[in-house]
Amino acid sequence: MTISHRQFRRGTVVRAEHGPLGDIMVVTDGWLFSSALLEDGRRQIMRLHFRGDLVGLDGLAYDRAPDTISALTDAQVCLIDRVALGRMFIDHPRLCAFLFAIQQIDRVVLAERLISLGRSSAKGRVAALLMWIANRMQFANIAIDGGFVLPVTQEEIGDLSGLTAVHVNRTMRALADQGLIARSGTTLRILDMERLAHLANYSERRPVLDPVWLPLAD
Amino acid sequence: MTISHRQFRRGTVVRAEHGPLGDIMVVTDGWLFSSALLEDGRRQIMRLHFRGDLVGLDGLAYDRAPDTISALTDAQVCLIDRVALGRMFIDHPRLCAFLFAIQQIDRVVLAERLISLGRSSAKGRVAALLMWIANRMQFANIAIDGGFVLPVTQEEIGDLSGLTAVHVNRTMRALADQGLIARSGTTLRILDMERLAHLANYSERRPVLDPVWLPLAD
DNA sequence: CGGAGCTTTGACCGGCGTCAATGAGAGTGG
DNA sequence: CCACTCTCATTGACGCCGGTCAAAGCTCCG
Repeated sequence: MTISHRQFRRGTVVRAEHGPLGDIMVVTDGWLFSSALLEDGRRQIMRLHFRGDLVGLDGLAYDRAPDTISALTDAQVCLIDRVALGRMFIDHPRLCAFLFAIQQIDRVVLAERLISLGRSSAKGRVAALLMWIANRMQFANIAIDGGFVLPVTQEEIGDLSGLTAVHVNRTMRALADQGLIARSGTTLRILDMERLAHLANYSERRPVLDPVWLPLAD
Repeated sequence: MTISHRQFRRGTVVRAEHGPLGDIMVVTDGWLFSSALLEDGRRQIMRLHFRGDLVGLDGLAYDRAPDTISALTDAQVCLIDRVALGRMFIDHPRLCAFLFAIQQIDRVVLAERLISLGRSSAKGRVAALLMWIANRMQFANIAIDGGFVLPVTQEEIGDLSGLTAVHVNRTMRALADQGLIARSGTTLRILDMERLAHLANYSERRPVLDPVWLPLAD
């Protein structure tokens, strides 16, 4: 399998909704996101894709892209050959089972976001979003305690959380006034993770990626 | 693989959040749903599980149940042995790839619901929900044109769409007043599928479950 | 006949959207 | 070094959609 990379500039469309599928990719640097446009021009961002995330798998079940994938920051991806992936299903069942389990985690994360959009106030939604991002950064071994750069505009936070940019601004100001977060420029610092998690209705999940249910192969 | 079935009465909990995982199942009759409770007592229903749906797969990646699964109607499921599923990954890679593709569809459906909760008005949310259910029933070869029984209370519609039961009532009344649907008892009839789809921001997706990307095995 | 569960309706209110204006940087060219 | 512009953040005024509270109907069932 030859490995090829591609670069995308911030704001670039990687794959457009209803268009051709494009490749399956792994994010090797930067952030991508999947979004959909409504006909009145509003946008909803469904997922953020961080370094290491597998992107574009929905191409395995559709013939047109079900959503738009764009680069949130300058980003680099590594292309994955579809047929090579297919071969993996045959040659490496354990790896395939591992992928399958990862899909479940992805789905649970989506479900959590659904809960947040369906049942939380603006504060709760933004808090949940920040917790989600903070967790992913910690997972990527990026220290958070001293603050971190949020490469996301307030408009994008709105599109992620189902709010307007204006109200995101007011909400983040409220969170800061309450001493939960501190902002300076694009740097954000979480001051009270516990209360923020509570606001977000956040509950710790423990993924277990060891497929004990899979018989030893070979 | 021995096949065992279980019955659940309407309202029964099949598997409780944070509790043990329980089995992987296929719904053979009735409807199930996955939901989460917030600490203020509100509830969000993430998914409906119809006949033929594979349920409980998240057990492959967690050691505690990430959400609650309950019976929406009296229901019957067929239990699937975890290890037998594991063996399938090794013995039947094409079937495994098929499952993988189905997971993608599931995720796209979740993403559509996320869009709806994030960016639609009450009318749009309820319309999207009705479109979703109607489609699943058509997919199961149940005729819809003459109306069909909706085994869902308005409170449950609220928990599905992120609204209160009271507002669901007003919203459905409005949809009926506009001539989009007709209701009598638990029977619902879609009078103007086109306008309803438009309200719901519904767009037809064409799943392609033929894994052409998978090399021929064996 | 009585109760339980669900639906329906009204009155009122608050959170969030909308519209509009201003401020604050960052980059660019003169 | 200074206009100029473009993007993004911020703030205020105001209105509406959907939540809240409360009270009645309706249907089914024992």
